[in-house]
Amino acid sequence: MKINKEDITVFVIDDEYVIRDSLTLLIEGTGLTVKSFDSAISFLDQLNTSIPACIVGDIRMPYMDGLELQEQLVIKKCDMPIIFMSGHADISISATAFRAGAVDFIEKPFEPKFLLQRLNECVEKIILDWPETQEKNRLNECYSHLTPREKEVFLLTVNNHSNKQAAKKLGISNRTVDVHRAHTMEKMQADSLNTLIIMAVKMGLL
Amino acid sequence: MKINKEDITVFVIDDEYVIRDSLTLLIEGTGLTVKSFDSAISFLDQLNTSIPACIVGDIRMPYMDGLELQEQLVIKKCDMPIIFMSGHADISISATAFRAGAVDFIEKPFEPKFLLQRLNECVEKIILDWPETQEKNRLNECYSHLTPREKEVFLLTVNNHSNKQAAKKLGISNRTVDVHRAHTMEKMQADSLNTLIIMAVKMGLL
DNA sequence: TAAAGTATTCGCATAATTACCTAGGTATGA
DNA sequence: TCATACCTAGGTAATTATGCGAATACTTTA
Repeated sequence: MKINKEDITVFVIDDEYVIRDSLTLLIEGTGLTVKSFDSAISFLDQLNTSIPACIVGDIRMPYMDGLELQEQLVIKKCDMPIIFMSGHADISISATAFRAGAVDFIEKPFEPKFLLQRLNECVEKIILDWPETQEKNRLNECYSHLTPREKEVFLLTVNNHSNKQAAKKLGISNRTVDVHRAHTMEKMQADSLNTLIIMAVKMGLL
Repeated sequence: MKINKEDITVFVIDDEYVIRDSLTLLIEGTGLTVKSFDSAISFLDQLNTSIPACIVGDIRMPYMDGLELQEQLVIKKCDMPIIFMSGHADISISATAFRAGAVDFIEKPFEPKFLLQRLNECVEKIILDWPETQEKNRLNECYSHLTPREKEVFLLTVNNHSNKQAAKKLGISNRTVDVHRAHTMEKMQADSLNTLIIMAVKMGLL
């Protein structure tokens, strides 16, 4: 499922309303959707991790700074790319941000064009990665609907156990394992064992 | 195949011999092996991409600077991690380096302890990733020994074709596909179809 | 040039796996 | 208590995989 620039939301987070407003105008001018927040906390409150989006935020903010925001996103398993801005440039801080996964770091003040160019690179990457991201989301959604026993069977299956071996390991009949696996494949919408294994790999289970 | 700190080489690249020598002493003191170079060019000349190593280098050097070195490594498909140092700190340059894949960026002058700590993080990651890196190398080696037909069968197999389907697609009997696949599995040292698929994923074929 | 080796191709028979139909026992919650 | 979901299992038919044997063509080497 491909997406376009128009489908991407840019979350602008800055405690200064002047910056928020001008950034919003600037970015909206390129066709992107913008939602702005005056703090990382209010942003996190409404966070929906399942839409294609990225963040443009100040690294230095009251209550919760950019690095703390990053930590929260990691905790929420949200890999939304972040572009940081900072008026108090410091290599040490920028290095920390990058090591924590920031995709870019821009010094204030900056040329509008400069930000737009960086933002565009980021957006292009989101568009490119989105199909895979979606697939992962779908797989995890399917996986969450498996019963505990089905998950056990699933893991044994993709870890190279024939149903007979799995049955022995679980102490149940091989027929029962078949049933669980059949259910698993149905729920995961896998048309074959191979597909199931590939799914497991994509979900990081292998 | 696990490795230890002692198995890792740190390539120190700096045009100032004072820095090279003091860094060498400093880093060797932690048990790591150090090889130093006065330019990126002399480093690239002797580069062996198949050993566990990382680079500690100045970003600003005559002839070839750190960013160009990074480009060269990408061209050589060498993913050796780089820690940059710079005495002329500039967020813009550090951001460029990070976006190009640098793992760290340190401002000169720095506390020896500071560098060692960052270097250690880097080394720990290398140790952690090494088994997987080795496995990838092994798989690619095995894969290169497959005959053209075997590669075809391999790709069809891991892409969810039963041997019957693959046979139809290739216009040959299903028995022949079986033979090719058996050979493939032997050459790849895969004990099952599952393993073969996992290998394909690891090699980035899926 | 002849021999050796490798790659590619199959058939047949057997073993293993999977699909499908059916169905009972056990929790958990409305 | 009834409904729902989960775990369990046997038997048979169909599909698939595997082991053994062997022919043809092309490349390399002695």
